[in-house]
Amino acid sequence: MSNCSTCVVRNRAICASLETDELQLLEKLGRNRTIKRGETLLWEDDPAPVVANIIDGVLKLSMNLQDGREQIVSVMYASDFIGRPFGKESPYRVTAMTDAQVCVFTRSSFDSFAREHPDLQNKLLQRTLDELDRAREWMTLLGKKSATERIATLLIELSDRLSVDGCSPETLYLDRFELPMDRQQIADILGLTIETVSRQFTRIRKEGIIELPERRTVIIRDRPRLKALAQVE
Amino acid sequence: MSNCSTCVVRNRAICASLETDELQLLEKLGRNRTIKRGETLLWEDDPAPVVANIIDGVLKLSMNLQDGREQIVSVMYASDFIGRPFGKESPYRVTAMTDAQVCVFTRSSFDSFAREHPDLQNKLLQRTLDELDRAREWMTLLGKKSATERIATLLIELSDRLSVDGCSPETLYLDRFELPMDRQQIADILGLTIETVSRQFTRIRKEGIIELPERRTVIIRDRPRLKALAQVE
DNA sequence: AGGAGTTTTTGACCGAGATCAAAGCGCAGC
DNA sequence: GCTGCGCTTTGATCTCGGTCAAAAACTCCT
Repeated sequence: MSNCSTCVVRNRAICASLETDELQLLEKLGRNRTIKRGETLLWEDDPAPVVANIIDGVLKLSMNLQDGREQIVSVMYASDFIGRPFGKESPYRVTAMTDAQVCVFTRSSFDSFAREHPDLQNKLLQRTLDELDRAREWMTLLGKKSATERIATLLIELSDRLSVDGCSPETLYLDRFELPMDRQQIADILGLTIETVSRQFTRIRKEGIIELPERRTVIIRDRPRLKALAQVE
Repeated sequence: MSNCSTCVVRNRAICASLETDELQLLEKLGRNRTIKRGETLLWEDDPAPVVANIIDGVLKLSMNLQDGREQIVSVMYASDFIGRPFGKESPYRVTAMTDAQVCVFTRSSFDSFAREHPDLQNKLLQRTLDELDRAREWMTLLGKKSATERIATLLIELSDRLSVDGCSPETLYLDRFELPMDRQQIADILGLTIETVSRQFTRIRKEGIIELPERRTVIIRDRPRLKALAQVE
């Protein structure tokens, strides 16, 4: 079982909408689970679906065409909510990009709990609206941006989202961070190939905008220029 | 003011979650509005935002990069809900693709009404989740599909969504329909150029899969083949 | 340390779709 | 009817990013 009162995402996840006594009810329904990097938590159209809060780690949602092409449609971090409550199956595959810890509910138990807690539903609605905004922002990237713009946009987004993740509360943006994904996954997020991703990294590194001391370590050297690249070439 | 009891989308829009007496309360808050094709209902980051139900017509949501590139991130039909309730501004521009009729609420009045009606919120949440699924499906199209696959996917989707729109309740899918958008807009939906759109239309027309008796009229001649094209080339 | 496997980078070449340009088509106004 | 305008199609050419291949860098064993 879980222990909500000491949960690190207690105040950031949708649970923040609940009072202590209600939280104890929810606690009985949830179950903590550890996932290894690469492990799939949830398959598309899973007949026995679950929903979950991410406690720690990074997970991806992906859609897979039947010939093997994969598009990563969302990258989710600690305190994010995963799954498709109310009715339909989740059409995505949910896979851990790093070792992760999640708080899992069967969908039926979560559904009925949520129906009795409008505040929780409201929180969930707001999160879903935010997620929709992010998805549509990414549609614009995929539909209209060049390879360089895409890489720059991803780096800005990561430096933003990884920092609110609690790692460094003193700075708003991280100028040095670890990529939670490999090059192939970056390609699948950006709608590019691994070779193009690599070439673009090399390019903006040579221009002095970023540094890559290790494969997965990024240092942003010239944020204004990176931001300019992210919007319009 | 509006008249909900005779509204054509009464049972399909989010209002379907309300009882007659509650509907009368909502009715007082709403206002019917007619929009001409091409007119913009809502600008991105509008300081005086509204939300709305579509009664009739087709509207697009678009995101615009500052150099003029435009990505259409959603096409919305009768009974769909428009706008960003609770907190943030809508980051999209909402423009009519055909003459349209909408039922408009100021956001503040809608927000407080919604907070008191959990069923309405639940309906809204489910719609938002559906919309999110659709957005992510489209991300896959934009990130991974070829030009031909994109056109085929759009035609399948249109023949589907235009039919439940009430035009022809007897058939599940429409084999003949009017495109509610011009070629440039199709390009901006699919992340292509107008020339590529035109060439792809010509191509699948010459292969006998569709017919184009008029600019905006599509007849699907070989749906299985079109569906096959939509998934994998 | 050495070797095998994996991931990333680099190189050479290619092609789908973009760009630039011109022609065709349909329609409103006269 | 003709004329002008906006939309669409077609043609010619170019380019960005994809594909295929190999080298380099890193990781994990033993």
